[in-house]
Amino acid sequence: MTTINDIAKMANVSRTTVSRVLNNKGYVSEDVRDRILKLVKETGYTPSLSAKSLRTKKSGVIGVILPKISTETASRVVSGINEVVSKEDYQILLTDTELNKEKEIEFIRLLKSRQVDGIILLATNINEDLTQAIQTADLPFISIGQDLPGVTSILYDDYHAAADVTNMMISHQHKKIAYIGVGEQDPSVGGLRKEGYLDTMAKNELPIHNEWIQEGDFSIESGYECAKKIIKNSASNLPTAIFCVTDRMAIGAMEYLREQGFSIPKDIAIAGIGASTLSKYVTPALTTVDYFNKHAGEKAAQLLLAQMKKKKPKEKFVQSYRLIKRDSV
Amino acid sequence: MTTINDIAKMANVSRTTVSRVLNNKGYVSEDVRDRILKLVKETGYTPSLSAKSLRTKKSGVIGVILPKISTETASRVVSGINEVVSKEDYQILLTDTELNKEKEIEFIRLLKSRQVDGIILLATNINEDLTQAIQTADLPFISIGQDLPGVTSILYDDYHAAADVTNMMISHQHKKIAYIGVGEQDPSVGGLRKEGYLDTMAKNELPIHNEWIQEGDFSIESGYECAKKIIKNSASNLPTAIFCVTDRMAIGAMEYLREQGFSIPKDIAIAGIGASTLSKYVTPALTTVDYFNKHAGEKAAQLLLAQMKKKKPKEKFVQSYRLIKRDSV
DNA sequence: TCGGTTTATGGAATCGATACCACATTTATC
DNA sequence: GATAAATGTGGTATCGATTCCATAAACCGA
Repeated sequence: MTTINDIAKMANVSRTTVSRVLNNKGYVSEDVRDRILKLVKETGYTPSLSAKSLRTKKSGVIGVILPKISTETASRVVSGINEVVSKEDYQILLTDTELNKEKEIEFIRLLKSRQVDGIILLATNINEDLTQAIQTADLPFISIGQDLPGVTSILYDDYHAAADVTNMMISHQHKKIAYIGVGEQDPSVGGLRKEGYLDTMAKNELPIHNEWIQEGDFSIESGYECAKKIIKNSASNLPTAIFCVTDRMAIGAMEYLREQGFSIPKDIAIAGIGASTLSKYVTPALTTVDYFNKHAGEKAAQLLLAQMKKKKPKEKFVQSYRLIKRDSV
Repeated sequence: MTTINDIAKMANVSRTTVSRVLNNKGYVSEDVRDRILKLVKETGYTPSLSAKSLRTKKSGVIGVILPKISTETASRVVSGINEVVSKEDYQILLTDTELNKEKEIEFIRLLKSRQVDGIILLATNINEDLTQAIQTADLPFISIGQDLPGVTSILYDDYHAAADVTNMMISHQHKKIAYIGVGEQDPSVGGLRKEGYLDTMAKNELPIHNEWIQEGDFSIESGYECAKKIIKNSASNLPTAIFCVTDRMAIGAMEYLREQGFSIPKDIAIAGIGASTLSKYVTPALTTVDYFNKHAGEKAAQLLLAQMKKKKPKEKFVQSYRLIKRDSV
């Protein structure tokens, strides 16, 4: 492996000079510069970024913590982040918590010890330990999707999105609307979306039966199971619509309903949230909400970059969303 | 930021001893060990991995080069890689070439200078510069999806998969089979799959018309456009089936055909490759080929890890696949 | 021609860890 | 009880870059 010293020796200069050439900094004569550049090319020398990072306390890497690596949401967000940071020659170090809370905290420490210059977290929950860990890490930090106290956060407007979907169902004459959600440890997806639904139902004085409320785990299969429970448990009082907090669970629910011979949306309407590719191509096309995940990633990256350059006050940004009306309602 | 020196001072020992505790290496007395561990916990000290990596020449990071970050294939592969490497406490450094050939090479150099311990490349093309760059990087290296000379590669059996799909169509009495492919700069997807199709047609003495062969760019939209061209240009001689080399293009083609009032598979049958989630939930469900991408990622990671521990001869592994017969043929 | 910039280069310290060697003390072995 | 082996700890060099300071030649206006 060639190092800066090798180059220096070969060029008959000090390594300081080589460093100056490499970083375009300070005075270097034309002929020395050319000589060095030529050697760099010939030897294929690339500076050791560990050494550089050790000295400069900057790594050029930003850490991204994902709840699950292979989801459409995650990959869209990452794509947005990447688009922004790669322009400034930053790399992304990816970690995957597999929905494990402790790992979130573990990774924050890990990323810190890897000298990342900043962290973006796709959060799935809020807890004291987590905010504590973020505080002690003392790094530029952005959270996407959850409103973490003391942390600049990019938020989806879960409450209003859910309310809008519910309202839209109501405007289609639905009065008996069921709900497939997720656990409330996830304050955004599990909490706010449910509130949006419940409040809207209440405002419209529509009764809700316990059997209509089911809780899944984000997966298509769990959507299927929840729909089954809803149908089985409320035989005498079937809902005419089901609001699912994610597209995938909505797809699962549709699958079950179709198997059972229900026609969508005639017998039962369905809507989801997420605007997955899937939602567009199922039949009937799924009514859903576009959260502009990629844009959230871009925004997060921009904020992070800004925060890295200059300490900024913590802020909250609520993203807009778009209701996509299709055929399932 | 606390360093190993701070801990050493506080514990009244040398930093050598602290290092020994941290790495569980060499002799340390119980009481010193406890004292140090306690301090580590109290201060929240995490060792600088840049320093460590500078000294040890190992970074605990493996680089992954993707053609496009937000695709189902990529995220499945990454998920597989992650599953394996995270068990051994490696992290993934992700890079995204955005289908840009030069970036592939640039990233190899970049990852090298970041001291990654190995690289996994989801290759989309083969060229001299690329194999050259891999050679000079001189790092443990695995390619997925393309047979790179001199590089351990995990390959999908594109030729036989395509032949199988074509044969299956033929066994359903199709004689006029069209083809939607991609450019042959991608030897696997563009080259081998096409060969599989062409050879199978030839073996069965089935004629192919030029208008039946179209080339897209992996996107759903391009599938749509290709289908349009096929239908428009061969009005007098419509195919009864279209084989698409990717699911997404198949979905696009289906969309166009549906718009035009064709019934699938009665009027025209369709099949893809990739076993995307999408393929399962479109109507009619798409016949496709499962390439076990996640498994490919796992395998790649295992091979890479093995290669990192011990120099291994370069090998080629051809993965198996599974034809998934659904309703679109 | 003289003092002051500007240009050009090198030397030494430093970042935070690990590795190797040296040395002292205990413990085991015959 | 002498010698060998195991245990415990510290000192110093080192990894490959950057940074700061020193030095010197070239240039320049008065």
